[in-house]
Amino acid sequence: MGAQNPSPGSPTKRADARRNEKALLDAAASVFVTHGVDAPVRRIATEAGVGMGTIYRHFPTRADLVVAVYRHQVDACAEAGPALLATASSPFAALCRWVDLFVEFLVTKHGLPAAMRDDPDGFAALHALFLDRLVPVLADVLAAARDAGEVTAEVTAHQLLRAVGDICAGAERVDPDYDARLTVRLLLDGCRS
Amino acid sequence: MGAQNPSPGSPTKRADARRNEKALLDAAASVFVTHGVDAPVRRIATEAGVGMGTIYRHFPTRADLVVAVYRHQVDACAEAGPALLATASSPFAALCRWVDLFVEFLVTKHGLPAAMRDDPDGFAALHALFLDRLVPVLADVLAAARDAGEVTAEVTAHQLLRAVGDICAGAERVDPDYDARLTVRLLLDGCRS
DNA sequence: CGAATATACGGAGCAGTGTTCCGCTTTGGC
DNA sequence: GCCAAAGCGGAACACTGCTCCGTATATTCG
Repeated sequence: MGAQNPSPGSPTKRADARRNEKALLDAAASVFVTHGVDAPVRRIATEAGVGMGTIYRHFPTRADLVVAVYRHQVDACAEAGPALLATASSPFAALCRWVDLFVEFLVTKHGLPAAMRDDPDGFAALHALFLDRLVPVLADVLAAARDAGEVTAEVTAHQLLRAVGDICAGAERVDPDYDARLTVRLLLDGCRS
Repeated sequence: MGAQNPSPGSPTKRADARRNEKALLDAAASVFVTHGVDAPVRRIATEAGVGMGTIYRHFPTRADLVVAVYRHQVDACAEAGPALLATASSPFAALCRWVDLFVEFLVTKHGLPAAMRDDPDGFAALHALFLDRLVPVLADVLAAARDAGEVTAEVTAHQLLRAVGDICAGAERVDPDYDARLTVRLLLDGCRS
């Protein structure tokens, strides 16, 4: 969204505003880990030592806060794509490893996939981030695997990414008899045949 | 009026209690269709013309109401299994068709898969219903396909059922670029190889 | 340095949930 | 018709997300 540039029209932010924004990001990251991304807004505000008004002024929607907290992790995931393609034993192996990476990211964010699934409008910013950063990377890996003849199914990167996201959304419940990674693996296998 | 029908489970309920229970079931079925299974409890109570106390007395948890409303549909899905095995061109074809049936059931229940996914404890009764009625059926179909050499992947009926459920849970959001049935199809394809 | 002003803060308050509790009503055996 | 028990209704409570506005403070300017 809006990168803050000290341009003539937009004066610099007040020091306390900057400080509070940082405190909110730290508090949110901490609370997200301990209580999931669905944690009450009040709790995050309290943790950061600010009032309700402050949190909503800095992050009008919960998704804005979530995006701010996780953006760099999404970037890291996106940037790993080309490296995997270069080092893996085959494009399909790279595809599997990259998807693994994505799964790892998702399942460690308690409630994030479910939240995105349940409130797509509210999390439009996060969806956009995923679409902008991850879909192109996955599309490249997928295309490489297809060129190598390892993938024949007619499936788009978008479709695949969302399928994996949905599977992970359901995998947050602990259940010794269910393994989301196996499901994902079967799905990938289904793409070759 | 002496004991009407001392059927097991309902010793002798008062007439108004029986009437209200039926009204609640009808109202819930109607509201679930129009507003999803997450519809406010108040709305269902109002629709049925009863008070808050009444709904909670008859159905202590929302899941109890959901189970009561959908039980016969789950039964129908379960009973379709053997018939499909007998008529389909191959066990794998029967597997695909049965899963299709299950998908059809899920996606027409706005919010049901997601609700089950998000509140597993509250919906324990529904999970139990699924496990009791559907897993054995799917296990039979799966075993038949395996015996025919059409399925080689080591996947349990439970795992497969839940995977499909999770995929459908994410498919409720309308999105022209995403097709849950294709994802399910790829997953099934991944089970042969 | 001190005042003026825009900026930002805090939290009370509103609205919408689920859930409980208890006084009142209705039912059905006598 | 009487009356205990079964059942009912909805007010009330707890907990959410989110908004609004009086107050406090950082920054600027004389």
